[in-house]
Amino acid sequence: MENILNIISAIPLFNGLPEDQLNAIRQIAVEKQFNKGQTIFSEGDQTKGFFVVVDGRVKIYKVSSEGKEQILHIFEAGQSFGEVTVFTGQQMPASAQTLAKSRLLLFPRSAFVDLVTANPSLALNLLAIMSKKLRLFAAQIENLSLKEIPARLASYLIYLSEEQGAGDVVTLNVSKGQLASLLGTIPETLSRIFAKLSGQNLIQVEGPKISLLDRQGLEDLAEYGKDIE
Amino acid sequence: MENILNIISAIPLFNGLPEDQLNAIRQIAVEKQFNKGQTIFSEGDQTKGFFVVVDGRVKIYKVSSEGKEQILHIFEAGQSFGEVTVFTGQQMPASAQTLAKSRLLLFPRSAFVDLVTANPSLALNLLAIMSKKLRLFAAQIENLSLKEIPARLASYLIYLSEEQGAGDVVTLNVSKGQLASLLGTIPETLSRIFAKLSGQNLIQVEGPKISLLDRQGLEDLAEYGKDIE
DNA sequence: TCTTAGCCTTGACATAGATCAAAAATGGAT
DNA sequence: ATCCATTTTTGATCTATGTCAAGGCTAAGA
Repeated sequence: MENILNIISAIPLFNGLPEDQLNAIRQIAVEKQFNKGQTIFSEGDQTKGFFVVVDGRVKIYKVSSEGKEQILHIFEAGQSFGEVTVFTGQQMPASAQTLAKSRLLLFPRSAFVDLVTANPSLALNLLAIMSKKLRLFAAQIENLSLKEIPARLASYLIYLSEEQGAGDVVTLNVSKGQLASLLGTIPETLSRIFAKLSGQNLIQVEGPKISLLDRQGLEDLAEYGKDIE
Repeated sequence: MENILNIISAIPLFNGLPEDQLNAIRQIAVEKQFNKGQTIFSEGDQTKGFFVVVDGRVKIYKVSSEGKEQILHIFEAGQSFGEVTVFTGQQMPASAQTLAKSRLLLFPRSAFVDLVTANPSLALNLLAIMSKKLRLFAAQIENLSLKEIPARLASYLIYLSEEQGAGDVVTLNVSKGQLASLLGTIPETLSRIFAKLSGQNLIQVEGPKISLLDRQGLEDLAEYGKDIE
């Protein structure tokens, strides 16, 4: 067994907590391993608790009655999910599945609530994290409702390039099919839009590597949806 | 000056707080009056603090570069908004405007954070409220991405009827134009869909009064999007 | 190096919903 | 009551994106 304490102390959520609190947290953490493509929970399941991604990648998603999937968010190492039901104790409002082999920590609901109750600083951290999530969801609503798909893709590419900080070549961290689902569309449409933006010399696509050829053009597209004719 | 303390103690967020805390809250509350249609803040504004609706109605919304509006949420008496920036201290991610003459309480940011820090029970209340908002946003993302407009309208009508608990006749609490914006569409389209559902004898529309003629049919439409031919 | 399965792309076509324009209805003010 | 402004509805048309159906690629395993 590896040192869970080290892992815990590196998680943003637990930033700035005193050692004894970290130990208390460690006591209630349950380690879970998942292979790629495994379901962690499904919409409607009873709440299990609060999850932290130690490594790997997890998608949170909804599925329509016709089978179309919308990814709400993809979580990576150090991030947490499942808070939503911890404090209201209802059923999971969405499903979770691993996109890669992943290691998670599960904090069972009631022990975690006790911990937060006893530790105001943890509560404040959680409030900040949830605020950020609300902001991201608001942005996603805006994208879905007010922007066309080329604009959403442009936003995502710019976001990725900031995220990766690696100049003008970004590498998709999910398959194009999953990216379509994250952007609220389907693979065929996404594929056509990649082709279209390439034709406009905004980007160059080589498998999962996308070169941002015209960052200003992409930013205009993301913001104003102005498609070059 | 009316008794702000009474108002405060009736707000769900402040449920279960001891009297001295309520007094502390009252100390930092600033009362604000707005007429119908006034802007409370705009996207990008510096954070002002945390708002509670005493009476009236407030919409939180985003506007696209072409001027289309998407309402994120409508808040009524007893509800609060603006938490998102209080704990991260960034700019407002959306705009707020009154839909009616409204009275609000404003809790300036830093005083409010102090209050929450000092009062774990308040922090837990806030966490529960934010959880609920996350859940609502997730539902809205699902609606926008996975459901067609007739299904969204059916969901909304069912929701309203539960909200109002008044049998099978619901009264829209916003104009149809605003409802269109809430559902992620435009007035023309909404109007056509009202006509279509009327034609299918699912509802009957008389101005802002909608009779739900076939609740089961509406529920099927909301869930499966199956349009009766 | 061949084969297979899972992605991804491309093409032809269908359609929900947007846009533009104008008529009709509603609801306060005067 | 009457008028004006706003909201809602209706009609004709346009377009972005979804659907259905093949093909083509790529990578892992035999």
